[in-house]
Amino acid sequence: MRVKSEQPLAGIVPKLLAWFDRSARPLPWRRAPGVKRDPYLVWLSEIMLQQTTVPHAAPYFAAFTSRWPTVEALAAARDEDVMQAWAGLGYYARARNLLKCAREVAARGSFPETEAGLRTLPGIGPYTAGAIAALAFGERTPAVDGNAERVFARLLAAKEDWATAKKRIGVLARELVPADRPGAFAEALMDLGATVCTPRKPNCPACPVAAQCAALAEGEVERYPIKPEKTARPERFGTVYVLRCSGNIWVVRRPPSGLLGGMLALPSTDWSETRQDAAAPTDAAWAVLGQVRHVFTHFSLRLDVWCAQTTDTDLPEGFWTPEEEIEGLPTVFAKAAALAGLSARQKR
DNA sequence: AAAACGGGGCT
DNA sequence: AGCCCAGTTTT
Repeated sequence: MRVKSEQPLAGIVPKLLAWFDRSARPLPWRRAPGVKRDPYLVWLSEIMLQQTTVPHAAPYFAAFTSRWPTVEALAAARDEDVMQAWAGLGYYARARNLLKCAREVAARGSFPETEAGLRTLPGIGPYTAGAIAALAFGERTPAVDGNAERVFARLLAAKEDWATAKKRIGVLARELVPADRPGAFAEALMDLGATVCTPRKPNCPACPVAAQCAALAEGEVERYPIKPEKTARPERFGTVYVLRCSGNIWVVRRPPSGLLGGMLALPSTDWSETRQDAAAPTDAAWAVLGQVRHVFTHFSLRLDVWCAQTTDTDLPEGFWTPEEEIEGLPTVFAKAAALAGLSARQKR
């Protein structure tokens, strides 16, 4: 009779944990081993770290926890204050879902304590649900982020198409989670991917599981993971307007969904794939200040920046804001503001 | 299954 | 200037 099928990579778990105990990064949202983690801080950090590097997220984490120390405090915040505090961090749907989620949790009284329960909340997908369940509640769940996927793709020398490989990695990761230290296992994989098993120039001599790595045995570590080719990024064009009136700037609030949804912005034309003649939004002596470029996920943008003084405006939407209080613009508009000599403040 | 959705780092 | 990276939601 067959005793429990032996997982060929089972041996890596104690090695990863021992390495993690020596080499864990001292991140602001972490605690000493064994200290209970606040689910609110785990959740907040994990949302901020989606598609975002640790150095970029860290100052935002400090600002948010200082201003809103509990999920109840965040739930009570005004939308525009949260969007402003998130400005510059990107993927603004995260901030909109952050607020929705905080309000749901505050209404329930606490965070759900299981992966399945967490998964029902806005902004919490498969990775984040596993991470919070493991880190905050000690549930035996995996947290397979891009780092963990890369580590496993290399350990396995996974040659299937990437969608298939990710499924296999997810199943394997779930089997490997140690019942006594699920959170440490999750963070060990993240840290290994971030500091040793890096996308390029991995430091294999420092890797605690190099002996188990099929990619290293092939001498082809950087070949993995094998991902589909990305599609070309089109270029788009538009014009953005810096309208000033005795020390004030005209700003608008973007529609609540879509690109940069809910964010403060400078008025601009649509961003189209062909250059068009700009139609100034109001009668004034417009001067062309220059151009700014910005790269989004799925297109590159070239914006002409126009500037004018006015005494009055008949723009349909928006409001005047004192120049020195302009804060919380997404980066593309902060670039335009900087070109106009405004110090649109942001974190960092 | 594919597209939408920002921003920054490295070379 | 052009390469790279990374989760969730919507279509």
